Amino acid sequence: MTLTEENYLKALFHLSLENEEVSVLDLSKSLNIKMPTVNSMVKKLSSKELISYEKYKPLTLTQGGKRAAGLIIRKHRLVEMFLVEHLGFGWDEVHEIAEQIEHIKSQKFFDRIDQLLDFPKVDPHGSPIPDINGEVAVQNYNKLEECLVNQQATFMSVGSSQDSFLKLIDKLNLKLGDKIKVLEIQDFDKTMRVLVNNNSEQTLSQLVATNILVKLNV
Amino acid sequence: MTLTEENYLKALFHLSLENEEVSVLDLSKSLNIKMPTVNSMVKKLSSKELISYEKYKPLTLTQGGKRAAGLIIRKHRLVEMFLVEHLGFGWDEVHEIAEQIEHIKSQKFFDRIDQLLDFPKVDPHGSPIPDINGEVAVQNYNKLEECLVNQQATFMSVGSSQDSFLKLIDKLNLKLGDKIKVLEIQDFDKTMRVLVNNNSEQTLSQLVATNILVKLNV
DNA sequence: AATTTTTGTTAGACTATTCTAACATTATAG
DNA sequence: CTATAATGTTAGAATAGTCTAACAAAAATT
Repeated sequence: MTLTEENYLKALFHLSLENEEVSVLDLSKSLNIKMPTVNSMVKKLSSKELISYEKYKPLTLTQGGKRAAGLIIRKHRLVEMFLVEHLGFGWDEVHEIAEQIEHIKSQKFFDRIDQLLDFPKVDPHGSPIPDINGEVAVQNYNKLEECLVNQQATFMSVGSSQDSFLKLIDKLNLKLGDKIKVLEIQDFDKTMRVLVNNNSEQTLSQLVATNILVKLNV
Repeated sequence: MTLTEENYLKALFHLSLENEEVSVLDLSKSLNIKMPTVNSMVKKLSSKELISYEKYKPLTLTQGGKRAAGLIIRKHRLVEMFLVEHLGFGWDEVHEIAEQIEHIKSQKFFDRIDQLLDFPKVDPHGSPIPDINGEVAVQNYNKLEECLVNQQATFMSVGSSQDSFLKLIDKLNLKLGDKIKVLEIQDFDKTMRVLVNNNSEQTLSQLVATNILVKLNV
């Protein structure tokens, strides 16, 4: 499988998680590649039985396509973890590098990285690392946005890996595992005031709260 | 610079170290790419001022080409070192993986690897790691082949990174840094009997002895 | 020096991935 | 339920890197 094909599968995989149906246009936007190009690549991947494709119908991954995509994402997230844990990178810096290293052809290389990291289950952004068969554990976290006043929760994962978002979270001094208590929600714009680890108060816009994924503390 | 261009520069760099003059055919053989393809790529790299090219003349790297090649080799050797030191790979397994990772676009990634390794000067095969400007330190080691009986020497580097050669060296229980004393040389085929670290005797063919690079102990 | 061999070059074609332009279908909105 | 907008498809061209076939120059051999 080529690097390009891998990127198409990965993108479709991510889009399929986020949306009910994925169109050629969605894939085109996500990859930043024009529709006709995507169209022909989708046909090619369809002929390889990695994507199910019918004209004018939404795109889906086949069983094999899902597995292949899962395995690439596994590599990506293992590498991200390695970059943070062993090379001292910030969680906002690792995506681009992992994007390249994920395509290295060497099962053993990734196995050794996995071992070195002691078989981590999540990456630095709290996203699950697919297993050796490309299976991704389902995470059912809540968006902090949906919490009510007085709700207590634990910061488990981020909903966006955008550089600017991650940098903001850093600046707010928020880290995965932190305890968050909702103090107040503005009626007007849903801005939240929260208490972090029972000691620092922060104000979060709705957009930020949407991308903070938490486990509710009952 | 593309991955392909980088591979051409690297190959020319290595060939230039081994031979007085490097022809298009040499480069073609070394890359396993047909002559016409090499010819056109050489022209392209010449237009980028990385290779000096005149029709029917031997190929040379420009100053810039040498630097670029040196930097790629630096990345390659740092990665090899990392794979051996931190991921437990054997020295016969690392070339292929390093061949891929050397093309990763991230100065910082390699800087961090360098730091993690505590700024090594040689790779697992004893080859020098070029500095941050792509400069390669000249090693003037001798071939064990050229040593006379009773000569004592230290195993510093290998002249070949071929898998089968490295595996053989492993099997002979030879490691970089070992003390070697020449006990006997067969007149007929130049086969050598040597004493390693004053304790184990080994018999080495001329071809093997040629690829064992040593520092003479006076 | 003439011929043959080796090496180098040119021309033209192929594949993968991308694009733009034109056209087709489906969805949306009066 | 048509008209328009949005989405999808086809056709054809561009680029990078590769190839084969044919020709050209240089080197080696007789």
